[in-house]
Amino acid sequence: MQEIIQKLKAAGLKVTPQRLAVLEAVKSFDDYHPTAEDVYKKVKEKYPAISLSTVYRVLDKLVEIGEIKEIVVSSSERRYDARKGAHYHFVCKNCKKIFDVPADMVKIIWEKPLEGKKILNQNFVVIGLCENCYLK
Amino acid sequence: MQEIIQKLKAAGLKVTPQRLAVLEAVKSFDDYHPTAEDVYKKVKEKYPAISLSTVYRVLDKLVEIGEIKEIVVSSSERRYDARKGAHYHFVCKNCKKIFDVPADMVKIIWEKPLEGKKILNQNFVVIGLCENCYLK
DNA sequence: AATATAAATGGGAAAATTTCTTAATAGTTC
DNA sequence: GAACTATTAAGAAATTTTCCCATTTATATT
Repeated sequence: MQEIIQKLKAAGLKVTPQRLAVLEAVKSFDDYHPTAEDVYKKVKEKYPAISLSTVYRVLDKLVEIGEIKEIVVSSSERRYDARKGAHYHFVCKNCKKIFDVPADMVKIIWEKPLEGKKILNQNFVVIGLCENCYLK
Repeated sequence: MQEIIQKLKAAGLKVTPQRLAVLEAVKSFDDYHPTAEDVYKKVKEKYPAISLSTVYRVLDKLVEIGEIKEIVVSSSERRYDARKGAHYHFVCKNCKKIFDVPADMVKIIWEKPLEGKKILNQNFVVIGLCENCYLK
C-alpha cells in the first residue's frame, strides 16, 4: 500500500482514494482476471460514488505505471491482472475462463534479435480447452 | 480458391459468394492485418450488397475452419490474418502498427505439459516500439 | 491553517465494436 | 426443378470504451 503511494508520487500522479480503491479491487480478484466492469462493481461495494469512467481511467494509469497488467486474450474484453510474478495465460475456448500458466512451464527464446525494434513486453496466450470443457 | 471450396464443403458449409469474397479480401491485405471493418469496406468495393453482420459471421466461420486466424493484440480491436505459415506478431505501442515476426526468430518450448488441458493454438504477441517510434 | 492551481472525478452522452433478430434469399440434394 | 435448410441483408440492440465538462479534491505554497 505504501508502495503504490510511492509509485504514484514518483510518477507525478495524485494519490486519490479512487486510485487506491481500484488497485485494491483488482488485487482482490487474485487469480481471476477481472474486466473493467468487474472492477467497477467491486469498487462500488466500498465506494458507491465511483464512476465507471474513473475506473477505466484509473486502470489505464495503473497499467501505465506498471502496477497492473492488461491481458489481452481472445474475444473483445479487456482484462486486468495484478499478479506480480511473470506468468502467461491459458484461455478456454469454450467457457472463456482464464488460467495462469507459470512462467517456468514455457521457455521463450529469441534466436535472432528483432532489428531496430524495442521490446517492452511479451504476451503469450494459449488457447484451448480446459479440464471441464475437454470431455464434453 | 479450389482449396477453400473443398474446405467449406468438407465442413458441411455452403459455398457462397460472400464467403469467397470475404476470404479474398482478407488475403488481399497481405501483411496488413485488417479489422472486420477494413474487410467490410474492401468487400464492398466488389460486392456492394454485403452486410457488416455477414462479414462478422463469415470471419468467424473462416476462423473456425482454420482458413484465417484471429489475432488478438492490445486494445480492443479484433484483427485477422490470412497468412498460412507460422509466425508471431509485434505491435508498436505508439503507432499501433502490427509487424510479422517470423516463427524461426523465436523458439517456444514447453518444459512441462499443461495437465488436463488441450492446447488448440498459441498466440505470442510482442509489444514494443517500432523503428519509427523508437527514436522519438 | 487557508489559498491557489492543476489534476482528477462524476455523470452522462457519444462513439465504436459486436451480436442478435427476422424475413427473404440462395446453395445443395434429390 | 422442387424442397429443404443454411445463409444473408438490414437494422435494431447490446456491449464496451471513450469523451466532455462542470465540479471537486489533492498538493504545493504561503
